[in-house]
Amino acid sequence: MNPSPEPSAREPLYAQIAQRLEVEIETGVLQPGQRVGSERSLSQRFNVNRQTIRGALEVLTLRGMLHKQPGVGAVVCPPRLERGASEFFHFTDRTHQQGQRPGAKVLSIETVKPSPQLQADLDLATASMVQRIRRVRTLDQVPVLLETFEISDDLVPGLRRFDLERRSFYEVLRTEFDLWVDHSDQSLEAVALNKDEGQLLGLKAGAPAMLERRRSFSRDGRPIESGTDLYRGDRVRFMTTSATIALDLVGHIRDGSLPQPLSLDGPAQTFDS
Amino acid sequence: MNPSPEPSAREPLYAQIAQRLEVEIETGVLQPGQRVGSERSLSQRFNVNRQTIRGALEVLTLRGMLHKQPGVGAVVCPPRLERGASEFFHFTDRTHQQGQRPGAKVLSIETVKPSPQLQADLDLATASMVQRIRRVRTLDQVPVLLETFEISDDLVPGLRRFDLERRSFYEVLRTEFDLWVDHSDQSLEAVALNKDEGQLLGLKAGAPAMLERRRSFSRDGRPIESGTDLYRGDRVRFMTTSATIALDLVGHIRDGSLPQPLSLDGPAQTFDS
DNA sequence: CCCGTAGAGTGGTACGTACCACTCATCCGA
DNA sequence: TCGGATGAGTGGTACGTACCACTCTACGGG
Repeated sequence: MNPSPEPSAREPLYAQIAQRLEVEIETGVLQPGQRVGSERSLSQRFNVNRQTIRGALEVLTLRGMLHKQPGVGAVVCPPRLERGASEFFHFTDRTHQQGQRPGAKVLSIETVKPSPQLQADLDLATASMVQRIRRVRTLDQVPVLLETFEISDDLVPGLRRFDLERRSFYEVLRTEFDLWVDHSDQSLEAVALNKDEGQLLGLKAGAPAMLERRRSFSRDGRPIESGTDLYRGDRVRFMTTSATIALDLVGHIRDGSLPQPLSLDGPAQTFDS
Repeated sequence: MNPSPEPSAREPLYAQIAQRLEVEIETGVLQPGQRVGSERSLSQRFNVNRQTIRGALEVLTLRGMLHKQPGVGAVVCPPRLERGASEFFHFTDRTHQQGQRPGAKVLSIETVKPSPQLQADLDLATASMVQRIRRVRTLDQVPVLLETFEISDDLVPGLRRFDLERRSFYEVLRTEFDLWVDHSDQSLEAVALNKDEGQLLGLKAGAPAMLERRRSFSRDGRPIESGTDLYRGDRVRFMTTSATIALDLVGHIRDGSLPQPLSLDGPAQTFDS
């Protein structure tokens, strides 16, 4: 493989090879269970060094498309849920794929004094204020998600100017403020909606919902944004591959920025039958 | 660094170096934000090739402990939630860490004919039966989790013999049947408990719960086990780092192996205010 | 006919070299 | 004093070589 056979924007060799192999897998030229060929034979086929092939295969292995075994070879894996899922979930992108019309309604944009917890979470200077944005997201006019973002006022001066009903929040952060979200910590809980939340989501109080708490970080680990999202339980399912999920067990976990839930849970009965 | 300075069970050099650097980070010798040193200087310090250092740094980078930037160097990242979380969640392990006493009660072990869906999910031969195990997991006597496993009868002959009240299911699969779970696809939904489920979990009907559906696979991609777990919403929180989570939007998603939910959701109101 | 062994082939590790694009601090000239 | 050029230093890529442990197969002896 020549250094630059096509005018491809100077993609590294190993990435080009990984992409070609990926195409062969996606198109079915290479079937699940089938060997991709040994590293040595591939290095001859593509006329590159074996280490370069190893780089290409490593890419595909990390994406879960290949499975390597010493003494045997590299085998194509059957497709998994959400292959190559180091990307972020974006509501708008996802929903477009499924042919549903997404919408958003901004409920409020407030400048508020952060709680001590939030101050610590966002690593704020003592005097900093935060912007709190609340939105309702809809699909085909049906409300599905109640969002609350909190972000340091210093990071997003003049945030109110921008159209958060038509644009993705992360897209605005990237484009207008050069804030690139790299990764995030998240937690998921099942909760019951209170009356207000239910009204906003088109459900009765007490209906089950998924509560997501999130903190987003830039590449160098500085916190960018903190969020609390409520998803309708009857319209949303979270999917994940290869359990990177951990469990947290606590007494009472719902507090702070959202109103208290209805007390649907009875007294803590013991279980013995 | 000599090939084997200590009698360490012939761990690769790059892994040994990664571990030593990890210790320096964990103990605070290297602080978050601090540089670990250039690859070239580290290769002198440890007296190994630069590529070997790159291998060590790659390990730590993939674990989210380091952040590398061309032209700058490798910097120690602030600790994230669930660092190095390519491991699986195990109820027993997790709970031990938090000093709570886990318990389990087997409700039933049945040999049943699989539904067509399950037959496809587990890639079963046409005549195969499945074992269905239902357990309640408790913490300090409080029921927290209602589990349902389904696994091909062929894979686990004589499963009933083993003590599933005191042993982890996956541990039994490994030890007794040489079945090693490598990865799994999972989905999470918020649902309302019905009367039976509520009784088993010590809650009223209608209380929110987290429904996890799961399929576990061996390294070569063959399905091992299918599971449906119900977690008490008021006792459990799922945590994850770096969104590998995707969203699935559907009309009605609860079906099949578990009873129907209460009809808490009202008529599908449109949202316009 | 069966079983164990030899050998070819595989991925994993480790060494070495070379060059590139990029960052950043320093220095020099306007 | 300011601003742009420069160069040392960084990680990224790509080549090459060598050896190891492991797997699988094919052959040959019992």
